[in-house]
Amino acid sequence: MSESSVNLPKTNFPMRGNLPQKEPETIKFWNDIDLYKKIRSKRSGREQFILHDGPPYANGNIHIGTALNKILKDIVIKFKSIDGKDCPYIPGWDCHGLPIEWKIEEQNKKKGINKKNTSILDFRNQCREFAKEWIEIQKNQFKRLGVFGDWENYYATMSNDAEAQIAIEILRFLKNGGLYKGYKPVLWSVVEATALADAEVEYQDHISNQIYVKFQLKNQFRGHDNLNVIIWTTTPWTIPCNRALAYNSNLEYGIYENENKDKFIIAKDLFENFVTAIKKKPKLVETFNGSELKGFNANHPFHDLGYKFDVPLLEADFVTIDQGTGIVHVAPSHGPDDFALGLKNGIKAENTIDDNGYYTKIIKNFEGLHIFKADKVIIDELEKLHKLVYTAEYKHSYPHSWRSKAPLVHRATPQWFISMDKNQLRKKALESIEATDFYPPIGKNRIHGMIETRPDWCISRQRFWGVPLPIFINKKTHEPIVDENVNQRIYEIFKAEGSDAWYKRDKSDFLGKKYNVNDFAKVEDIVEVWFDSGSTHTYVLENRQDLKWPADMYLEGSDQHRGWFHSSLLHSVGTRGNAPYKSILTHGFVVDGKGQKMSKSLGNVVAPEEIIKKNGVDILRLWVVASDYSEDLRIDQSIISQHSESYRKIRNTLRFLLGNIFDDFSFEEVENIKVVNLDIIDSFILNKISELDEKFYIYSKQNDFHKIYVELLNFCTIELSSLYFDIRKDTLYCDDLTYIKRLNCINILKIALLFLMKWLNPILSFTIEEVFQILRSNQNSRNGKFEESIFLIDFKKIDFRSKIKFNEENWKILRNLKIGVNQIFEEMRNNKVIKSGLETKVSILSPNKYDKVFDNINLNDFLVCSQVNLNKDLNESKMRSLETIKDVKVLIEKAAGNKCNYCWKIIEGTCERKNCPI
RNA sequence: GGGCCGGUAGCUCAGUUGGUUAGAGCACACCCUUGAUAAGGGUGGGGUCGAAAGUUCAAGUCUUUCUCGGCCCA
Repeated sequence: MSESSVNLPKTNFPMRGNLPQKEPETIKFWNDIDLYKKIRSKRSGREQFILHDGPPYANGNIHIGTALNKILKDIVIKFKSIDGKDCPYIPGWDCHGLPIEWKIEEQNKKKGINKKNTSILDFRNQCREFAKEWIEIQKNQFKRLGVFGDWENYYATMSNDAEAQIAIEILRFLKNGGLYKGYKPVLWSVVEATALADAEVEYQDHISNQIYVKFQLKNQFRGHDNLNVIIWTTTPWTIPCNRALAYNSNLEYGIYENENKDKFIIAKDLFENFVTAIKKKPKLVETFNGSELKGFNANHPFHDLGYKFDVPLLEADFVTIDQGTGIVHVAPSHGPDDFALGLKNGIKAENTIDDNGYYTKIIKNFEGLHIFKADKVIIDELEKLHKLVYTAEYKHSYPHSWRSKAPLVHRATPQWFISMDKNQLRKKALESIEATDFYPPIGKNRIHGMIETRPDWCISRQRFWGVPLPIFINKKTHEPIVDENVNQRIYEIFKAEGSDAWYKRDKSDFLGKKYNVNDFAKVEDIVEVWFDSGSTHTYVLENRQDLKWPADMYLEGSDQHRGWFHSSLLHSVGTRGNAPYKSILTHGFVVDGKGQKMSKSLGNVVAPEEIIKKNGVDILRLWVVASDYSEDLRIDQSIISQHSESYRKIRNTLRFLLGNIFDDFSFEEVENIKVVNLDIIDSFILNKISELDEKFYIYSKQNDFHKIYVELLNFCTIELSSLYFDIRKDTLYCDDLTYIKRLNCINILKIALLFLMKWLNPILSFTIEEVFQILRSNQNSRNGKFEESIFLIDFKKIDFRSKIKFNEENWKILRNLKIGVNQIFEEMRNNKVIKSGLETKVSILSPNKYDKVFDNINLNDFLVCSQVNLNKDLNESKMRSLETIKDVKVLIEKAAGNKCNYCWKIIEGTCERKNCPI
């Protein structure tokens, strides 16, 4: 018997994917046929689903988190597409801001170019070029991930139309009164000479100099002369900036006396801390309530150096017994609490240090000293003047610049703010959050809490690379111009030339003839980047023909509750009255295999590039969908290997399907297959497919992609590979091509293939396209015309459950019978009685009530044995019961007869199957 | 330091309103197959559900404390 007469599977779909080599070819193919455009025109007019892309920052290569984000976006879009929606995707980039500016400064420094010799326009141009380069690089990296989008018409926050729109959005806030100029302490970096956004600040351990300092009371207190108040601070350089002291009326204070008969005041509860520090134990003279300090004044410790002003003692709630002495040193220019207390008591914040951190002339005796070098000088001076009680190093968590890593200081500066309360911005934002769907739901609480407590939004930056705050101030009245004509000119000019025009052009070009240019000053600040990206919904969603406002979804990492979701919400509510999104999906962070954050120093960083090179993007996409994005996602090489194994299983399942249908497939034919005369095995598979398809839509709607994946993997592994394929190999290989059982089976295989292509294409985009192209390359007059790509297919909803009879109860009984029989096979294999189930004859004794169960099934096939005897002349005493199914007994013995060379079954006499010519 | 979230087999995930011996796939071990073959099938061993205490007839599920990890904030 020649083997060629057995119908073995035959396909062009290789067992091994060779994804790293194959995928770039597929991308080229998609590119060549202009697939994105074709999908759009095919879907044109359908209900839209707009996922608005949150712009990654255009510097540096993408990392695994960026890859996760883009893949997840692509998966969401492809799932929505299966549902028939039109899902345009316009990727974007965030371009302005400090990190790029910093890089350019660094580059220039290396080239020996002094910042002072560079014009602002040249510098901005360098930044622009830098961002442009990275956009191109990242674009290709994103495309390599199999992400479909309008890569040619991406948006960028630095494009002319974006800059023009950002300017207009600022002016909107100015017009509606939401934008105001304030004077507030902000976290300031003296190294970068700028205020920093919250997001640009990171907290690190820092060693400061803690000092206890004496402030002598000017007057007698409770009968004591020359009484000192002791303060504690970790920023000695702020001592010259001291203008007040704060106490708390609810605290109990003590007057203590040391061995030199010096008397001083400290909060009672903090005395022990103080003693521990100075290692001496002064004795308590008397105690009193904080409120008694009201109205008293002290001398500045540098009184003798010309600091002749009074230092008033002021009541303040923020004084606690957590640390310090219960008396807080107040420098209104250098702390939010200090600033607020000063404001309340008529003590102004002054310009005590300049942009770069040098004391100004206000700071007598120390003018020109840099604050980073001031601590020692100040401490020495205090010591000299006998005002220093104690000093030591102090390690604590302290704010630093995320770029320069330099410690930050609080500094009161003029800044522009968007008020959270004007126009009820906070209230309306909170209402909009309520109207938004969150995946996972907990995101709602998170952003709600942030909006509820956040301060006014500081949107000005003292830097070069960004959109200038397009505001003119009247030099006399200090009032900004609010004039539609001026605004319009700004918009037109920016749109035509970009915001560089602010620096290039004369003021009169913007102001027109109505205003005298000499009366007005241009604001020199730029807009912080969160405002840029927070307004993408205007210049992307509103301004593009192919999109709509609001977006159906924003999808970013969970850190963006404070970032992009947050700024977009405030901007949109402040100017449009509503959130720019209907739903928000957040994903967790990518951590290493042990759940630890990735860092260079730990050496646990996984680069997407490595996985792409070694395993292929489809494996990375599989990892995304196999993980639960609502929590942190773990990744390392062993996790990736594991998913590669699952991929192998899925791929081989597809290969078996393709092989047995000989790559011959027609969408039209399969969609219209009439399923008749099926046995319960076939019915089971169809039933399962429809069940899965239903779940597919449910989970897809809930964005529970990893649940879909588990179902699909199990379907391939359990139902198809180990059960259905194993059973049907007999008929597929040995029966005649025209035999009804085999024909039915082929239909089932084709249906399974159709659905797997449908379910898997959003996930394994490359692999399913490969499958599709193999079917397509085999198209002929009979199987009809194929679309160019799987992504142009409209998948129809077909529910088989209405078309077939499937008895779930009967199936369970059969399934348990098979499991029990397998256990006995295993026993016999171990006892070397048989090698394969095909060598056996299975006798089954079942009660009458099960008669119907066996009506519509061929048990030889189902159990994969050679002979079955159901309830005929059985000797019950020889039979054994099964653990998996009560009241059924079984006897399994070696089948008598000869093995048919063709179908490998043991037959007494000759094999009567058509193709078995024994 | 504060807020929020999480910790179920080696890995990825299920575990409904607290209710029998906690499930699946992968991985692993052993066996079979060599007509899905750098494939395929079968059987099996793995978990004191992060720790401790408490509530309850009953806790992976509720409460408290602790611990580890993540994000955000200071």
